Amino acid sequence: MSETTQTFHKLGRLRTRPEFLFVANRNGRSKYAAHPTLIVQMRKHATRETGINCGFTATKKIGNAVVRNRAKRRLRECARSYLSHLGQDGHDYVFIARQTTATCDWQTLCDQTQKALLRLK
RNA sequence: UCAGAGGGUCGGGUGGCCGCGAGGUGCAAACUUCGAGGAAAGUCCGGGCUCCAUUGAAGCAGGAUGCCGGAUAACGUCCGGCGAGGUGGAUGUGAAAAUCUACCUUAGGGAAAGUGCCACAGAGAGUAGACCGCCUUGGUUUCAAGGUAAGGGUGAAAGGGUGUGGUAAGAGCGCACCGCUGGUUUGGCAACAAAGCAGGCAAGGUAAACCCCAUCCGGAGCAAGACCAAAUAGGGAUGGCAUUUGGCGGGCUUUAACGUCGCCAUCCGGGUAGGUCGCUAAAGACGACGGGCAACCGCCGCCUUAGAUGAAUGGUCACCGCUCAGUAAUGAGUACAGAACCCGGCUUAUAGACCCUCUGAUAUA
RNA sequence: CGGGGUGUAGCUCAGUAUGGUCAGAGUUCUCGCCUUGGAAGUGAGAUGUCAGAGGUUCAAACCCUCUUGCCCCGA
Repeated sequence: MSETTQTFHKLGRLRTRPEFLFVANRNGRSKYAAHPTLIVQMRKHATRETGINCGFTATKKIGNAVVRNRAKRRLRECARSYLSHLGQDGHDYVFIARQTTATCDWQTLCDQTQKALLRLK
């Protein structure tokens, strides 16, 4: 545990629209894994070699502001739990919420996050 | 006790583990305090605040409001009253009308300032009108001329209503009551109400049709705006002189004042990415007392209560509440919904719980 | 956050300036005729809570108010 905390003091965040589009670009070297409760996109960062950045997205289609906020919070909690030891160094991740993200069982959301991260590794 | 209507209040709690944002202390590690709503929503109104150089005066255009009085910073909001309409009850009656009372609703100025519209049907739809009917005269079989708005029929609406006199038949043609209009008196701050007088039936509906009248409104909005500042383009800022004429500068016009377009001197910055401020203590919340029918106001005490910017305020587990189902064990559900400059309202969404008032049913006394 | 537009047959749209006869056109669909059969043509028919609710009016797709869906624009 101490090694992981040494390597990743804090997860960086994707903030601007170009960063999200860079990770989502299918023509480049991005990968993605889709599950019923969430979608994870990953791409190696252009210049930086170490550190992990992540971003969270919830579209208007999945519900009103309360549902979208809840979905993003749950995704953020999943990322905090698993990304530090399952994520690859020097890559960026984007978590996309689906309609079941806010309402589904917490354990299934954790399982599917783990599966998605392992598949992308 | 149950059901319904109206109004008001609240709208889960405790703990463990792991986290987030802001403030404070600290060199740091860390510790500590605080951290969504009644609608934060829709953006439908009204303000504060900021900029538009100045936002002065008059008018036009445009928009909004619209019974009266009050509250308020202001409002299209709120409170009280008036008129109108509806429902229930009582009096009243053969039945009604009418009167009184309780509750609810109400965008409710002006239709004798003017214009427009009133389809279809109907004889006639707004300076009335003769289809049937009724009456008179002529002819006397059909019918023709005239009078007539009582009756029929059409229509959402047929040009006061009921009764009586009158008449060839009728008609406000006369009269009584009701309605209407005008002015008077009384009550009321007023809207308006009541009383009695006069007129003599003219004046249909529609202004959420144009319009008229009264009152109010400059525009844009925190992505306003101010400051620090990579890049890029071009000059920019300050001071002095001149400011006669002219041009430009509010949605438009006129007018008043002003700014700028000119010359000279001095100085060096400029402001996009990014960052900082604006940014939360305010028409503030709570409680007592006093004034007021009330909205609300005054005074005193006490408290400080989010401030993010791809956007914190959480995730998860356990227990307890509450509701429903079930004898029980137990199971299911626990709403609507997330601040983005800040206030006052309106509208819309909302599981469930509690309180007050009224109505009905049942039970008991 | 602020500003604007729009919703009518399964689809694409008229009709709303001035409320009434009027809810209509093209396309689609159904059934005939034509053809050996199909397409095209031709004749007849079907299809609507005028986005929802309330109000004004004798009368509302149209006027007024509120709600809702979709689309566009500004930095």
